[in-house]
Amino acid sequence: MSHSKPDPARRNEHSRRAILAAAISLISELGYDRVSIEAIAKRAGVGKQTIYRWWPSKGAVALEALGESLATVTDFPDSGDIVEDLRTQMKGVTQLLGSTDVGRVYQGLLAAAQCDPALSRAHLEQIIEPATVAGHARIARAQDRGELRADADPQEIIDLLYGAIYYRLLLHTRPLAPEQIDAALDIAFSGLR
Amino acid sequence: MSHSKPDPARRNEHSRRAILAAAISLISELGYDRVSIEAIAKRAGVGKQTIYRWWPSKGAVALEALGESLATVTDFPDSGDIVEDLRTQMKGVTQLLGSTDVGRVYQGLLAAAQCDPALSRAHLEQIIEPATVAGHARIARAQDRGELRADADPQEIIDLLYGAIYYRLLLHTRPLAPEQIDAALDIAFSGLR
Amino acid sequence: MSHSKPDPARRNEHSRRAILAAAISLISELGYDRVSIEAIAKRAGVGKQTIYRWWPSKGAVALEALGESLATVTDFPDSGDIVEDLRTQMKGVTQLLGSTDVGRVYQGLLAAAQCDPALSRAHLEQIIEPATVAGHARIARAQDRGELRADADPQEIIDLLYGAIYYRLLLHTRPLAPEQIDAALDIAFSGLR
Amino acid sequence: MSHSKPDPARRNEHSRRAILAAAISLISELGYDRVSIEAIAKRAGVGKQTIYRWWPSKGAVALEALGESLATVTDFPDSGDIVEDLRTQMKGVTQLLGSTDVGRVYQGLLAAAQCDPALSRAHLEQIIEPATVAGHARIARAQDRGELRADADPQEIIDLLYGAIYYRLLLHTRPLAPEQIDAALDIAFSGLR
DNA sequence: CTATAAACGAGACGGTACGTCGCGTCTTGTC
DNA sequence: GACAAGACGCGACGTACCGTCTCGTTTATAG
Repeated sequence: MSHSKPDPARRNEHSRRAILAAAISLISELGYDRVSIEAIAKRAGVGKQTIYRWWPSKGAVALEALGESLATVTDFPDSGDIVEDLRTQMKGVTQLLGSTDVGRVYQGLLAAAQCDPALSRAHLEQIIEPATVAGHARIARAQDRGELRADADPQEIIDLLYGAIYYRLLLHTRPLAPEQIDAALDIAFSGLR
Repeated sequence: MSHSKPDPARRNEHSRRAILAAAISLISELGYDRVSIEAIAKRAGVGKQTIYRWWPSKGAVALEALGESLATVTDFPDSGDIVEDLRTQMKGVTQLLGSTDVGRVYQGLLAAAQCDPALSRAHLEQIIEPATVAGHARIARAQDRGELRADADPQEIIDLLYGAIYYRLLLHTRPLAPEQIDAALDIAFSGLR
Repeated sequence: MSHSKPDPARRNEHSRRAILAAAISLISELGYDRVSIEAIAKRAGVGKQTIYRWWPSKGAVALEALGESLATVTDFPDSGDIVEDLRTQMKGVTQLLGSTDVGRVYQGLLAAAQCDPALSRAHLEQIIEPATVAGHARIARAQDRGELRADADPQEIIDLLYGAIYYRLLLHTRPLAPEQIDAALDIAFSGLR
Repeated sequence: MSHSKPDPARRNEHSRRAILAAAISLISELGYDRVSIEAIAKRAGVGKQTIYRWWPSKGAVALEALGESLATVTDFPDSGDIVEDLRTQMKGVTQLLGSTDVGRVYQGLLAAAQCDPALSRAHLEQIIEPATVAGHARIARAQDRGELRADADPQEIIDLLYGAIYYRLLLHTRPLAPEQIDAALDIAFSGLR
């Protein structure tokens, strides 16, 4: 029987790492869509088939390559002061996405996801959902303690905060920097306490 | 001297319209990046060169094709009630971008702009700036009248509102519909009066 | 009524000369098939239509451009010594076709004529026939005088002599130079007296 | 290092044959320069790149496609009668080049070689040289035996005979048929014994 | 001595083919 | 059986020219 799924147990970890590293470095250097799968394979010293065997698309490689970097997004601290904690968290995200390496790759990934539902779903499940679930929990806790008005949907608050960041990341109206994001948070928080 | 600019006076208006119409219909049908410039030319009954002569990229065609549809975004009503007016305006934008035709084309355009600075700049100048300038003016007027707190930067308010819309448009966490956007506006406005 | 023939009386002689000169110089510089009609028009400072109005193809322009240069081919001298006269004539042809300008253009013209029956016919009528008719006459006269065997078809003799020249011109086995052609003539003539 | 040569061991023989067959049939049907590499690829059921990978030009494909057909040209018989043998050989060549398939392709090839030195060289090495070397040897042998005058350069004799054939093939003054070529041979031979 | 129609320069147009790039699949050894 | 290497069928790229078609602008007779 041909076309059966490959056996993950026999997978070459060295090749996997080389592919992810090549993807990150090439995209940082050239920009997401000037990088081809052929180029990633060549720089990684890998056959094309090895990429196609384990990932469905360039976007999926980028998503996995970003994985570890973006894991930080999920850490919502709890110091007792919800506003300060969200501010800290959002600043971290902003700093990360504003950096050349991660930011450029992530922009390209989001662009690719616009026309690739599978990639969009994977992105939501692996990046967005963990972060929003954690944020949602942190906010709900704050509402229970009476730090925030209880009649605001925590999900909406999270979306609003991330909206401010992604708007700057993807629209390029102004640079994506922690200082920039501060004013937006002020407004968003002004009516919530 | 070679490669001089073509003469716009000699331009064939019929071809121009056919190209923009073909671009819109093809992108709606197939999705932005399954549409090639060749396909647009073929459907428009036009030579490829006629597209390359007047536009630098597929994204530029899409931008011009969207032009008229998105002009509405600039209309900020002034009924005296700033919250109601912004709500009306944002609902209009949401409805427009949530529609199949315009929304799909616009998503693709924004995706393409991620890796095309010239296209990004054109998008900002032709779509974003006119709308934010108008919104900025409307909000500043409301602050003068005392409808809104005067210490909030109007630009930040605008960005926050649009951020909520673009977040849904590009992240696909939830459908982009007027009802959806309402809750976000509630929160954004809750502290501004 | 459209599409009527243009009026030769109103033709711009200056443009005609500029086109022929541009064709010759461009073909000499770049080689026949790296020259486009657009390039000829540009160098001649002429609209493309002016070329298409008066010539059916690039080959036809080349043929007319060669016209005067190749007129010499028709001059068969008559000194009384047929062998010496043919030798003189063939040397002249060889020298002409071996020169960079005329030779290169003529090679290209013959190449183009391989797939263009109209051009081939025009070439035969304007270049080949006048020359062979003159040669035929000169040989027939020699046969009448008893200089040459009378049982050889004059046309065949002419074709054989020109064959030796064209073989070198088009096959490039050896350079086309008067010295080269001499030995061939020796053999061709050896049995004719 | 990019652009390295492809590995001939990996070459797909089936595709190679399909390409050569498609080239021959298309050129016979439409004429050499109405056939594009795209059309050859399409008829052969092959990607364009597969042609460009193994041949530098359409002419090179035609040359290889002709290869086997023209191999016969190299067979110079040796019956003891040099004139009869050359006559036989030249008739064979004439018949071959006068046929629709081979003749049309070969005319186009020679035309293309006029402006393509690499193709011209390949043609000389693969077609002309083997044939003239063989003919040269056959004639030299005849001279040794005293069948032909020893003071005539065998190469010149060969060129003269082939000149008569190529003149008719490429100039189209008269059809290229065995009967036609006979008279030319008579003259060429008349003084050689 | 106009005026008017043709030829002209310029170049936009609908097309065809170019030669290249990258896709995702398939094949051929190697480890 | 996963792997490096890369040939393959395919589709699109952006460019060069094709031959046709307007555009004003000369220009050279015919009224």
